[in-house]
Amino acid sequence: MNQKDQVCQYKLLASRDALEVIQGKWRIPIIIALTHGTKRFGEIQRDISDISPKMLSQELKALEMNKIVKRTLHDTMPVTTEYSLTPLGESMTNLLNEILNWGIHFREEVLKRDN
Amino acid sequence: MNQKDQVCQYKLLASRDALEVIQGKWRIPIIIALTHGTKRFGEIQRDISDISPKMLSQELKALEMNKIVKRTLHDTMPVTTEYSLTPLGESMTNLLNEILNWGIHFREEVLKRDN
DNA sequence: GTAACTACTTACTCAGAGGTAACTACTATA
DNA sequence: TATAGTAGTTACCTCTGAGTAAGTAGTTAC
Repeated sequence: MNQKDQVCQYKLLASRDALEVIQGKWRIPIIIALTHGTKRFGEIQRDISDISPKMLSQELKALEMNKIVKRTLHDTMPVTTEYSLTPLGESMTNLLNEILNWGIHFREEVLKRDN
Repeated sequence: MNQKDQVCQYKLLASRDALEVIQGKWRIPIIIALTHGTKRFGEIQRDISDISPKMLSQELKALEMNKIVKRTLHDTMPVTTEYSLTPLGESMTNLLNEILNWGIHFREEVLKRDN
């Protein structure tokens, strides 16, 4: 294996770690919603209008386990739950921006021409 | 809907376009493999050692349809097929780098501590 | 008292993502 | 003649990501 191949193998490994966290229809949208500040369950649900409570609950749990999202219970009446990004979650800002930039670029280059 | 919400909605829209192209276990690894230059079917298969020919063929077709990858047939003996990135595919460089950077960061922050 | 809001959970269902194995067709080499 | 390499295709199977619908439990407003 030459050096170029080794670099390629290393990149493939690192990308898999990131993909495991990113993968799925809802994780990135949830994280994007939370980059605009702390939000409650219902607020995220309203931002991402077509997510079901089941999926939102499930994906928030997964993100919490991966230490991307922090869940805070407030002992108010009625009990409210707040979700926010952890420092690790906030470290995704650059990644999210690149996804957005490329998404816009892709839409301009391909989608508008074809459809 | 206030301005902050509008920005959030716009971001959610753009991210969905990008996610549709990126989504799946194999697309990003395939694109990363091709950032190291034009490669043949078997070479990509060797780089991504656990991909089956079926998945590789299927995902390459999808990437070709989205104009990320270009397929070139060479009339040699035996016939060889070469895959390379289109300019649109190459425009993913920043995105790929951020995925890699964050993957490395994530591994350092979470995986090493837990496991 | 009943409807609505908070934040979920549970059960059921289905499509499709992905895996395995075998097969095609052609060429080159031993 | 047989084995290996080129680049895939096809059939079949399994598992899980995601959707729907309904239920839970507490509070508040009408």
